[in-house]
Amino acid sequence: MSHQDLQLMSHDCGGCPIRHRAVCARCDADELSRLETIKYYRSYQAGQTVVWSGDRMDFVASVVSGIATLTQTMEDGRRQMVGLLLPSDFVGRPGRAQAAYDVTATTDLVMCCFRKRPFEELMSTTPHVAQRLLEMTLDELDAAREWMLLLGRKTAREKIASLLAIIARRDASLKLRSAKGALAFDLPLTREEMADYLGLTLETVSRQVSALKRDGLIQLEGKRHVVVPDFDALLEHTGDDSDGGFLN
Amino acid sequence: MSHQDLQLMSHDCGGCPIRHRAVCARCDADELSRLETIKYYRSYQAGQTVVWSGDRMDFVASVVSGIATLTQTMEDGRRQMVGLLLPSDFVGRPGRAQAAYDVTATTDLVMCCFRKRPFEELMSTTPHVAQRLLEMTLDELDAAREWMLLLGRKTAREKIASLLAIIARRDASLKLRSAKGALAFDLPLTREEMADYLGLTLETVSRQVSALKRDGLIQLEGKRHVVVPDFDALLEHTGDDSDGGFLN
DNA sequence: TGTCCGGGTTGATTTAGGTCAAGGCCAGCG
DNA sequence: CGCTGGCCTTGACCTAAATCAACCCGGACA
Repeated sequence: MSHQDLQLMSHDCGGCPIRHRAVCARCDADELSRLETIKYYRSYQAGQTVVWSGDRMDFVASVVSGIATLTQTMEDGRRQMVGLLLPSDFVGRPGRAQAAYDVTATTDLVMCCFRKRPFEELMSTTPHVAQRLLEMTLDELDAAREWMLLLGRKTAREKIASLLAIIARRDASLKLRSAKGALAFDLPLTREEMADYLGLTLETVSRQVSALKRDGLIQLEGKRHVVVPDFDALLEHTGDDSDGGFLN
Repeated sequence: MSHQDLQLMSHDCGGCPIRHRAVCARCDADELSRLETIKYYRSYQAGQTVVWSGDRMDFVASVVSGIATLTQTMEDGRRQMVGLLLPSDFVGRPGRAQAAYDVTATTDLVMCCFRKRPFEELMSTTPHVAQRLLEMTLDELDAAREWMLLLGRKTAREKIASLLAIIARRDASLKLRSAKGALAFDLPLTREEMADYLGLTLETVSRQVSALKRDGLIQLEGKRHVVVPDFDALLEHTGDDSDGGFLN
């Protein structure tokens, strides 16, 4: 099932995004009514923690609006972000009782939650739900592996350029696909969160953002709003094979 | 389904590991015969490439014996390993025509392959195959995220200690669970491959291995055989929360 | 039996990014 | 208003790991 199909589904049916965007491929009436009975919404304010690593987590969920992060922390406080959840992304692992990561709302956040036990039952009786979830998990795994290349081998500058490209891309795919050329978006992360994403310190992030600005690859309006005059030029500084980036 | 169940299955039925270890939860006769018709074995010599990133890949497979790696390479030659495949691990993505990574045999390797198209059909008709695959993919995702913490935030010494612990653990779980205490295994990777795993240079790997040896945390017999006199002591140098490590 | 070659070690030096420290900017609030 | 506290920037300095280079070791092979 393609992304376009999902978009269509969510348009045709409206309502809960997990049902249409994240999990349900075919709008089966019986299944929908079953989903309905186990679902509920939860809201969090920017900065609030959804669950701490190790806490009991008796639901799975999809992000409706806002942004959440998954982070791992070492005893001495070193932190690494390991997941960035945008609207329509899925959190939670069927078959695991405890959260493996800290889940934090970095902006105001609304999630559509499903009680875990019944969700697992639904999964085992409706094959395409498991299949859709598999597909999403494989996508996440690919993203994680891309991220590993970034963490292990890219320079600070390449890391920043890559992050900006990733955000620009995801942002653009949420809006209408904008006319090629100038591209603008708000950074959903603080410098410190960017650092945790990239395996850098916040000072290095700040310096490299300034450097990209000095070199004309980006413009800043305030500290958060970024304008990318030439997306391809930015991509050339990510270290990635250039495939235009909007494909795939 | 637990790992123990899988071990039992593979013992009860013998034969193809994907059928018993990797995918099949219940030994359904019909399903087995269907699997039989689409499966074949392939062998590779140490150093051979199984597929190049971007190549057409019309099968999925599980490792029967030997070790394979997934790596990503940048145009200028920087390399990052993003997957390490030991016996019973699964390769290949249902629903993707091209390989996303280079797959390389680092030792002599035997894989049990399934033609992709019929495998996908099997998946869509037998729900527990998709479910088992989902479970495996989620495990891989967890491993990838652990790996991200390592790449982004650990020191060279912690990286080496972590890698040794990972290999020791996986090695021990393949053999009988050895009596606690001294633990010994062969490194399946060259220094360079270790470097690609850890996001370091091979010189740094060599130096840190020497340092761990100097500090008595490991002993070396030749360049490849490692003896760990006190596993817990090693774990304390990984930077990870200590939970003994054999749990989970 | 020499020599070649791939893997591994170790040393000297350089450098990218971390650390520490001082300020700047601005929104919220007494 | 002026103060406070987050967030961000910039500078000076330091250090972990990269780079460059020499060499070692053991197995294959002529």
